[in-house]
Amino acid sequence: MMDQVLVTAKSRQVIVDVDVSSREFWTNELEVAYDQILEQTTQAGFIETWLAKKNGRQTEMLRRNMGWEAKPGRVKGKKDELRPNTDELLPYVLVQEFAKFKSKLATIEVAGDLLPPDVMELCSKGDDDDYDTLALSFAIFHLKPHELRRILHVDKIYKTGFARMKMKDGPRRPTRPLADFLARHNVEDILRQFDKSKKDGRTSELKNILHDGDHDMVFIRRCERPTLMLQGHTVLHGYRPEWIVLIFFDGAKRVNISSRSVEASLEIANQIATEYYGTKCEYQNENEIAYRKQLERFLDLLKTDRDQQMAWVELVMGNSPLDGEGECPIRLRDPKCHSIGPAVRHFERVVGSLSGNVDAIESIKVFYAKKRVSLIFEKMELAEDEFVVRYSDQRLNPKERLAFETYMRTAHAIPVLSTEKRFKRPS
DNA sequence: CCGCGCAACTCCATTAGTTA
DNA sequence: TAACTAATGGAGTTGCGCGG
Repeated sequence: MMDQVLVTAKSRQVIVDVDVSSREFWTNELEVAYDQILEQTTQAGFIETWLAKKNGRQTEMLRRNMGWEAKPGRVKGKKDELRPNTDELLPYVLVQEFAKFKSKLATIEVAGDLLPPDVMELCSKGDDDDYDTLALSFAIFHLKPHELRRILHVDKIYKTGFARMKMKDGPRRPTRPLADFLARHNVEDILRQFDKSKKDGRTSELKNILHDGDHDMVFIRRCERPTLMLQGHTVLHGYRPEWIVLIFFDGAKRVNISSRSVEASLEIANQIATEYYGTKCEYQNENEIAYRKQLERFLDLLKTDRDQQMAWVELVMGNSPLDGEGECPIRLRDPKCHSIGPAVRHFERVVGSLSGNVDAIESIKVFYAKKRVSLIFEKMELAEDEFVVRYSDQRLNPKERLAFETYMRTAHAIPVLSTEKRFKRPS
């Protein structure tokens, strides 16, 4: 069962070569405020102050990139050597700006695919898979500068949830591999057609296509809602950008969608599938059923702290067994990571059943992988005992998502899907 | 044509999580 | 630990259909 995409990024880059020293590259591809940063660097003493804040690993990487032999010794001395080379250092100010707030794991993953082991070793912070991400970014910039884009793209995967969609009908799978079809010009044609059909002047731009094992990932940046911004005293009218990430697998029988828009991203995915299959294709939200008894058993284990991997930390109910004219919604929560199991049992002794009433539960949160993860039990219409269990997958990184889903399936026989959904609004 | 009620959408404050 | 981003949930706003 393939529910979750793990990005190990043994990918081949599809999209183009831009001039990596250009304003266009930094501004448009890496989304760095090029002009503002360069402006700052003109202040007296800027680069000296900047350099002073770099640590040993970062300093050594800068030396290495400038072609000097590795040498042991004091960081201060190395910085003295570097300081006169202002022009060569300046691009690294931009690299640092780019690397800021990128997911650490995403950076490490991309670096692991691009950098030779000895360079990785230089950036290692000791034993346990921890790296200096700025040093890694410096190394990537030196070796394959255009690949910094991939960090931006993979970062999206780490930070957002994905709606799980599958194809409605079962058209016959084309013989041509999906990876072949997903060539730059094909996807760009589809986007152009899509934009044209919308007639709202908004544009989509294909930013990358990555292939990784059985996954094909398409990254699109698109105009979303209208907004204005100020440049000095001038108002610029434009659109807020949204990133649409489509991860196809199973020969496009399934797609995972990440986006801000609910409808546009789905339509684009539909279009790509339609073109690939040569017949009208539509995706729908995946529904995997869990049964009432299973959920009751799961809650019972949580309540008595018998689950090995997670603690129950929050419960929200639409109505409670408490007296009152209204429904008296309740919310039982531990703000940290302590189990509310004892509190639930106490409540049930004194007032009445909570965990037995799955229908009344709006959501619960569990503490898993040191993070608070929401779960909702979505009742299937027309089926008394059937639920779809959804969880906030964006809280977990891709490895943890896979582990969580596998654990829920094996330990509790409960399939879990993302809370993210995509659908067409009725017009 | 207007006002009401519902639902969808947007905004805002708070909170959670991540990085340096 | 502080600074910051992203997500969340609630409140407010808008839009639309329906009945008067």
